[in-house]
Formats: sequence, C-alpha cells, structure tokens
Amino acid sequence: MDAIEVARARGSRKRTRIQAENEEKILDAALEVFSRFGFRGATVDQIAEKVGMSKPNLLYYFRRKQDIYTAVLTRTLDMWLAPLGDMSEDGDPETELVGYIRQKLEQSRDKPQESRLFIGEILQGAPHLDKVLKTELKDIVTEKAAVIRRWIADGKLIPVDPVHLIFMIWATTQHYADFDTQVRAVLGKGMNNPATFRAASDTVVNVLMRGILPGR
Amino acid sequence: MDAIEVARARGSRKRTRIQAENEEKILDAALEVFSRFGFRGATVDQIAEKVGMSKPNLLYYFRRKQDIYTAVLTRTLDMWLAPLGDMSEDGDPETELVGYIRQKLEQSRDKPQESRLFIGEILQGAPHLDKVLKTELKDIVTEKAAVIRRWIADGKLIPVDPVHLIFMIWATTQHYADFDTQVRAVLGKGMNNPATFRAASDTVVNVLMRGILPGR
DNA sequence: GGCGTCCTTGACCAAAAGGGCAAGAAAAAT
DNA sequence: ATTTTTCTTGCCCTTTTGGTCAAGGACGCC
Repeated sequence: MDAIEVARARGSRKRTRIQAENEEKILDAALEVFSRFGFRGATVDQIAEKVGMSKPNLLYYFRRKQDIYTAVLTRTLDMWLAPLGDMSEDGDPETELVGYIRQKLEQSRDKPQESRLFIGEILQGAPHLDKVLKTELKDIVTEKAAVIRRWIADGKLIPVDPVHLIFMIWATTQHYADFDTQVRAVLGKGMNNPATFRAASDTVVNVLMRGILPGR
Repeated sequence: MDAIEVARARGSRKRTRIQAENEEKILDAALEVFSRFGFRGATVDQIAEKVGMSKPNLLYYFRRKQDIYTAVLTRTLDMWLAPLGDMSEDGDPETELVGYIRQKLEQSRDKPQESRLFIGEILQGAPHLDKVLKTELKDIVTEKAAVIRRWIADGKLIPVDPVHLIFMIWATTQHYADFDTQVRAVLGKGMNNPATFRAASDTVVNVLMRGILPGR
C-alpha cells in the first residue's frame, strides 16, 4: 500500500468538484426525507430517488444510512444553535430578546425541515445527539440563563425562571415549523405567507415581551 | 354463510373479555412504539414483543399495521382535544385560560406519549389525520377564537390574534412532552419531578397571563 | 491522446418486515 | 362431557431494505 492509497483509505484526499456537489445534493435530499419520516422511517432508496441517483452511487459517497444521517444532523446543528449565541449581554434586553425571537421565527419560515429533523431525533430519545444536548446545548443555555438572570437583577426584566423562558421562546417559535401541517390546516396558509408570518411574529413578540418586561 | 358468520365477518359480535384485555394491551404498546419511531419507523414485531405476544396473535386482533395505528390514533384523539372544549365563555378569562394551560401542562406530564404520537403524525404531513385537522380541530379552534375575541372586545384581554394565542399555549405546554429528552438534557430532570413541573407551570402561566391581561 | 483515478450503475445478497395459514390449545356454550 | 368458538403460535411466503461487487464510463492530468 503506497502513500496515496493510505491517504485515500483515511479519506484525507482532496475532495473533487463532483464529490462536493453530490454530497451536498445528497444531504439536501436526506434532510427532506429524514425530517418527514425520522431515521428509521426513512429509506436509502427514497433518498437516492430524490437525488436522482442510483442507490449504489449514493452509497459510494456515504457508506451507511447512519453516515448520511449523522452528516445531515451535524451539518444542521451549528446553524441551528447560532442565534442563541448572538444574544449579547451588553445590549438592551428588549432589543436582544426581540431580535432572538425574530431570528427563530425566520428560521421556522426558511428552514422548517431542519427544525423537524431535530424534533424527530428528540422524539427517538436523541440517540445520536444525546452527548451534544448534555454538553454544548446545556452549556449555552446555562450561559444565556445567566445573562437573563442579570437582566432580572438589574430590574430590566420581571423575575422569571430563565431556562423556562428560553423553552417558551423555543416552543412558540419552532411550533410554526414543527406543526406546519397543523397550522396550515387551521389557518389555511403557512409561514411562507407574509401576512401569516407577520401575525405570528406580532403575537409571539408582543405577548412574550409584555409578559416579561417590567412596568405598565 | 349463516347469520353468525355474517355477524362475525362484520365484526359486530360481542367482544369477549380476552379481546378487550388484549386489544388494550396492544394499543398501549403500540402507543409507546409509534410515539417514538412514527408509523413507518415502528415495526409490528417490536409491538408484539412489547406486549409479550406472538406476531400472528397480534395480527389476529389487528389485521394490518395500519389498523393498529389508526386505532391508537383515534383512541387518543378525543382525550387530546377535550381540554379546549372545557374552556367556557361565561367564566372569567383569567380563570378559564389558566385552567386550560394547567390542564395542558398536566397532559404533558401525564400523557407525553400521546402528545408525541400526534407530532409524529403531523411531521409526516398528517396523512391519517388531515381530515380531522381541517374539520373538527379547525372548527373548535374557530369557536374558541371567537370566545377570545369577545373577551378582547369586552376589554378583558389585550388585543391579540386569538388563533396565534392558542398556538402559543399549545406550543409552550406541549413542548414539555415533545421535547422531554431535550428538557431532561438541559435541566437534568423532567416534568415528573414536582419542582420542575411547578417551575414550568409558574413560568408559562405568569408570562402568558401577564402578556395578555390588561392593565397594571 | 493516453493513462490512472474517480464516478456510476445493474445485478446480486442477506436480513428484516408485513402478513397468511393451518392446526393445536383454551374458553365458552351446550 | 362434548361441541363450538375463540385464542395462540410455528412455519411459510413475499416484499422491502440496507448494503456489496464487478465492470463499464467519465474525468482530469501529463
């Protein structure tokens, strides 16, 4: 086995154009399928068909179903957690929180599948994400909870449990992605409709802000 | 074919004790499995094993996987929608809404699997429930939205979009069932812990009520 | 334009999954 | 106690699904 073979065996060879393109197409299709049916409910054939590629070809890029799932999950994860990180302690609580809520609502409108992918994973008991939840997620929540606590101490917010407040924000915003089907059944339209998006935003922002900002 | 055979073919014969018992045990096990893996991710063998029964025996009671799923879904549905119906126009808005929120939170604590079963169905696009969502659910939401609108007209509530307010209540309460795994990862404990339940209730009730009740 | 590597797929395989059947074991009815 | 009905399971079948393999075709580099 020469050096090149070793390198290739380790997967450390330079990625070709075709590789990059196809891997991305695969992950997009996989996101669609996994977000609808969960890991166990999704089939490799289904993903392959959605990509317009033979199954063996798909498996040339990702050898196991697991690998596809893990790849799409990790690809999504950072993007998903980002908004919370944006929330800065220095700013005005109202501005910061409203900004965060708006970002999450935009995510629900623009990236609903990503949201559904996570809930599918959570429903199963988060077998592939358990570690991340208990470390990275927990850490960032603890950190932001501290920020909220300081705002409360400064009298800028009503006293509330910060973690449960974060849960409320997550719940109310992600609802529009996760329960999209239900929202559409009741409302007749979804978040892609500007009026619906505005009504949802206004309601969520107003009620939550009125609920935690002091005075009046 | 005599009368009895005809009756049996129609399934209209009296249910025996064993039938009642086993069907219930099956539906319980099916709820567990379907709520974790969704319709497609669940397997009949898995359910059979959970019941402690051979697969052919299980299929003696429910001939197809579909039938099990439909049965557990409809069994859960009424129970699930009930609390909304309890909300009466005559009462005081605060009492009624707080009561509703509390009931939903208790549901999340006591019947989390039922909640997860629904979200699994919704994620798939509600293929088995679409009709119900667009009729019964939509109707009851419209009805309750009218009640809320009247409360607003009477100055008993701040002006908010009633439907989105209902969504917020659903989202914040069901979150504790659907995201149980995540809640546990962050908090270290779930809603079965009395302190957690109290903290969640207080936060949700306080923030929402403060967010929509007028004055002060 | 030739050559080595990468890409693609048809054919195939083993395991898992939905479901049927017939025959024996338990219950119920007589 | 016998007969009838209901319950239960071992065995089998078919389809689906995850995954392999060998061989042909495309690509990129000299």
